[in-house]
Amino acid sequence: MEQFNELMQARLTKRQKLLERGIDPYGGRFEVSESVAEARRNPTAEREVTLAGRIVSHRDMGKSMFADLKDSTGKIQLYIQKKVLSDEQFDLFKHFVDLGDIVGVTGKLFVTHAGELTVRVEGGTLLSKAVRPLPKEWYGIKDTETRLRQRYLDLILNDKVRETFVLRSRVVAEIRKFLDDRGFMEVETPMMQPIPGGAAAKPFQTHHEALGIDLFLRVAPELYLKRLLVGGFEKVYEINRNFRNEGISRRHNPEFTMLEVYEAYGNYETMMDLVQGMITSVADNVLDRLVIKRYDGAEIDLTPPWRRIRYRDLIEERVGKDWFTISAAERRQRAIAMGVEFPKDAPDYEVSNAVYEKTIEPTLLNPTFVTHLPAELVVLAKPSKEDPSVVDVFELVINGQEIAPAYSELNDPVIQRQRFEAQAAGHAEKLDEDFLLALEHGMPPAGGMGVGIDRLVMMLTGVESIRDVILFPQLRPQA
RNA sequence: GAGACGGUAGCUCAGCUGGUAGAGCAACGGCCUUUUAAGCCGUGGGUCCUGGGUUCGAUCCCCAGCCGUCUCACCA
Repeated sequence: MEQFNELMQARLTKRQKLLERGIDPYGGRFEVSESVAEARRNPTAEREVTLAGRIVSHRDMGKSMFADLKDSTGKIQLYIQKKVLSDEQFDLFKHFVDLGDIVGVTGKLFVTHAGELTVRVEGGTLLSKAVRPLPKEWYGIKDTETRLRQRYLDLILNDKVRETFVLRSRVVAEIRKFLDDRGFMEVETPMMQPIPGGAAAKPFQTHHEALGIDLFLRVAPELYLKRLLVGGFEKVYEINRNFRNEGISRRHNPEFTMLEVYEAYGNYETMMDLVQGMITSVADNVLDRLVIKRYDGAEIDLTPPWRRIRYRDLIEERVGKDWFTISAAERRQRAIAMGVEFPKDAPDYEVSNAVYEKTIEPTLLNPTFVTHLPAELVVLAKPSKEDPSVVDVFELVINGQEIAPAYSELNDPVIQRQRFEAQAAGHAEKLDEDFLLALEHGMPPAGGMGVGIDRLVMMLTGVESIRDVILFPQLRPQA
């Protein structure tokens, strides 16, 4: 049971009194002449403007008062004078408009002695009476839980947060534009899949009543996008959510946004050019710069060309030229000595990979294409012609995180079936026969790539947590 | 899943060795017509996360739980 506290009661009383006076405290259509930002861009003295927004602070001086009005584009000061307004209107502002209320005002622009562009209010309307108090803007809200559970308050009070999400939207728009300009077509493929494929992550399960079947929220769109390559769409992409039923951390949210791109007749190298062009162009157009300052002061330089290095070479460079010539037992010992942990029964390639993931990847701040990973690590990629123990792939690492993996996609249906069978380890029901059927009809050789949009935005905005770039990150429901 | 830390007014926080709570801002009532983190005077506002325990007495100590933050684990 919600206790109506005193603060709320005072506001509810005001709401009631307004209704009794025949004033609707919740307004209706209100036509503004411009946004706050537009008003600021044309600060001609005595120009009349009509603006709408939320009152985020106010300073009552008796027969006059100042208030700050905030809309989606910015903030502007209002000057409300008794001598300018009718008694009724002045009374409305003085006694009925509170912090957090949404109002519409008309008045003329002027600049105060303190140099602040201000609207001398000549008339106003209450458009929404907030019956809960808004924290005073200066103090804001800091409690992470409140910020996330009541993101709207976070957005009202914390400009940085608002800017991050505006920027995210522009990043996604730029990515679409970049791909559309190059002849890629955006498509949508199933979120609910009978067999979750394209990644080895744990899926969420659901049930379709009418069909009487279990379905899984997708962990990746890959296998459906490849069906489209079979179908003759040669350049396709999808920007949409993936769902993985795994831990939540600074870098993981159960649902996250992924861009997947496929280009027929391309390979992992054409994907390198594409992603390098795409990310630098996005940074250039959205941020207007290629060097990004991170939350901890570290810098990320996106200036191309980006470093390309083979997985083996990178490991040798970092942990010793002899890493791959010593015995597997010695590798284990050295890895343990470095403080790297892995399961006791981990195969040799996983020991090296643990060393890569724990000690090398986090140090790669500037963009690095790590290429030619061991075939065991990647089941959907083509083996390399000169060395079949590795695959034609890259992992693009920026900001110490994997931002984009890309492959020369495996299109031999016989090898693909073998890899799936090895992976399914006897669980025939996990084999996506429908996908294999499509591959058997012939898929063109292709380059394919996934780009983690959340992590890309984290990198571009220099924030520390994935929750800073997802509007409503997953939280435990409130008790 | 494990560990560390935390949960006190609408917001931001303080609260000693155990004696049933404080500040600033916000709110309410005053004064003040170019202020801007406005100021001054006054008033009201608390399930100190929840439940047990110890104690004459618990916001404080102990136990359990809930929730959160961080780290680790999991994570193509």
